[in-house]
Amino acid sequence: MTERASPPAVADRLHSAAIHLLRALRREDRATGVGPAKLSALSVLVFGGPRSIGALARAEQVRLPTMSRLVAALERDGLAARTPDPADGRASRVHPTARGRSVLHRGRARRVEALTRRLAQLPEADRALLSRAADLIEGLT
Amino acid sequence: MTERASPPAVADRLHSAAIHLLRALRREDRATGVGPAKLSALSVLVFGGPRSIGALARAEQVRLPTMSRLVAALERDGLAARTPDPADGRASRVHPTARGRSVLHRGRARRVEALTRRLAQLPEADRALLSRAADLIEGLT
DNA sequence: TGGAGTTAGTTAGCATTGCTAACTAAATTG
DNA sequence: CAATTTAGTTAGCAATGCTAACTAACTCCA
Repeated sequence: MTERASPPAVADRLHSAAIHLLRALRREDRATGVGPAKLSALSVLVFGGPRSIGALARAEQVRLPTMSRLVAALERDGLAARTPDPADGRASRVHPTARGRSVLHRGRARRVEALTRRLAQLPEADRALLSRAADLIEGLT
Repeated sequence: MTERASPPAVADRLHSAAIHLLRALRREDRATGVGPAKLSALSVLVFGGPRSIGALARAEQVRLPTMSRLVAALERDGLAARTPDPADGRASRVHPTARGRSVLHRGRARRVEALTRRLAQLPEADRALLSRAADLIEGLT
């Protein structure tokens, strides 16, 4: 067996852990009735501010047609709206609606709650470790 | 701002980190031509040993029909096989084929390559921290 | 021991979310 | 101004979730 802390071993186990974590959280996400991809895009709009569909696609690391469809769905659901870009007739700016903000915040609270319950049972030191790990993981990409 | 190591704060950042990590790794997974759900199930079979479809569904936190279809696909691809459970006529045991093992190991190598390069640049202590974090995350669910 | 209920798995059908290919329309560039 | 690039859309496919409804086998108990 490869050493547990060797780069490939850590990469693989992190990958597994991330998959299982998100699967567990997906249940909570489902309660919003919005779907993870739309919720994530909405989150970028709410916390990162309005932007074009292309910029949103880059932020979410998906292709333009995928984001085009997600934005259309968000718009249909009344969670986001498009306004034409004054400087570029091809582009539009997407921004969250009031309802979009509200749904996101409620969903986020629900989602975080489930994980929070489990995290709260960990010793403080473990929680600090996970906090540090979250930063390291974000820094990797 | 809530304290960084408070349960809700860690929950939220961990969730974000997991999403972004998986997005980055998804590209690598695609190169195997197998798909993440099948790859993950196959990984359980290879590293955790043969088991029933139901047990596999529980391990992967998906519903029985979803796993039933994944196993059927793995079988069609020649990556896993079913044998009847001698003790229970309803159940079957799923096990990886030689080819399944080989594909998994090659896929694993490919998948971790990109991440491994980055992990390799971290100080040993950070890598150990992430290794520990992976275990903690798995233990949460 | 035989019928009721439970459990394992399948099938069918739907929704979401990825992708590429092919298109339109607007902007840029030589 | 023609050629190219860029933003976005549409269409169509594949993977992967789900629930509902079904079959077959097992278990339990009167």
